[in-house]
Amino acid sequence: MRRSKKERQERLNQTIRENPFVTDEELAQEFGVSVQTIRLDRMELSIPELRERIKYVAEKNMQDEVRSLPIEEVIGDIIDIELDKSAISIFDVKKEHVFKRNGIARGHHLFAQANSLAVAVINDEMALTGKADIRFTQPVKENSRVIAKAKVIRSQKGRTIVEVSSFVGSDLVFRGEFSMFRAPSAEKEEIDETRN
Amino acid sequence: MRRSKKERQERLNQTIRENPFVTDEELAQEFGVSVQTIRLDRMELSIPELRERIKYVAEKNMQDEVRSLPIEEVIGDIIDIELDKSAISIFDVKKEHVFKRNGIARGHHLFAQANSLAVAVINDEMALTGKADIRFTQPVKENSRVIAKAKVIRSQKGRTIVEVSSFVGSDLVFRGEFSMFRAPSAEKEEIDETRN
DNA sequence: TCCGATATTAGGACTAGGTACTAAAAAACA
DNA sequence: TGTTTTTTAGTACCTAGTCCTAATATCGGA
Repeated sequence: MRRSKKERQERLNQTIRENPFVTDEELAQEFGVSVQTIRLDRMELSIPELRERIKYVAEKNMQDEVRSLPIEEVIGDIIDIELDKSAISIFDVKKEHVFKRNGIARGHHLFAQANSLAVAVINDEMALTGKADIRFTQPVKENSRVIAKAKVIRSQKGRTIVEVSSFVGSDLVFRGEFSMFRAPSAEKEEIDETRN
Repeated sequence: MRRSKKERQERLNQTIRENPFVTDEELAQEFGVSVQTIRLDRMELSIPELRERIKYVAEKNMQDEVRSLPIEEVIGDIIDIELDKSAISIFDVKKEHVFKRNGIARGHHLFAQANSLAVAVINDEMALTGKADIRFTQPVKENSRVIAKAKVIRSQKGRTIVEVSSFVGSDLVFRGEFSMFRAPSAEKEEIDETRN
């Protein structure tokens, strides 16, 4: 026994967490014990076998991939929409949205939610943001749920003013007035069929 | 032969790309051929076996994890900075930044670059955006390189005005005036040691 | 120092999801 | 029809395990 079972198991746990791609064989060598001991340890700690671990990491990746695309398309989930009138979306602030130093949401995420909603509410093929006057009225912390409400203020020949107010609970955290225009429909590029 | 080897192999390729977690057994059933045929197909198409595929996806994930954080932290690459005076960053517009419909960059990416730069230029522990007045003066297309220039206009007791102008070539595409304040340093939360 | 408990190691049988190879059967074509 | 291509079948082997039994080691206390 090198330094008691307990210590080995703790280090084992950490080692695997750091590098999930390590085999029992390699672990046995690293800790100077037999493969069987490693297997017993894994059982006691309920750490799955290598292949399961790899699979888990891979699956997590796939989930992220499908998750990140729609998030890119529309930031936040639209829960209600009345075209050319109003729309509501929710956006959950996770750790990837905040400054690491203080846990406050980075401004551009709140902007993205609001801007995205302003685009979505417009009942037209294309909408582009022309101007925006925005205010971050209160810092938003990690794990908050931000509710953005967009309202179309007026609309006249290709220009639409949308006002978006975002709340956490009953606190106003963001307000913006977006001046959108229905895009000059810039020449659409051919879809490149040569790429994979 | 269901519809020639070629067609099966094409569909095989696509199926695996869509779901890398599929076994030869399952593929054989889906295409109504034997497992051996599937294996031959995989060889001819040099598609690795299930475990290799899963491993690849998992590894990609690990790479992304270390890569995605810094990218999240500063949008665009800062190429020059003089704290409390000015800063310049470049941001390449890729296909994930544009509207699929017309290839025009989504506003919030330009905003993110500018806002990010405004935060970076401030020589203080924390900076938060309070207000912003922004203008998208020209649509930016895929594959453009956007150069953002930030200039500190004035600074007085915890409030700093930063002006950011972004260009594609010599064309002004975005302009914003950001009113930043040095954060009220919202109470830092304990790091939750209970979670895994 | 011996006893019993705990910890470790060894070994065998079995598993999934393959590779690599040989050989035979089936289908396509000319 | 014969030849070529394609498909299938079967064997031995591999990795990285599981599950189980049995034999040793090692430790701590009476």
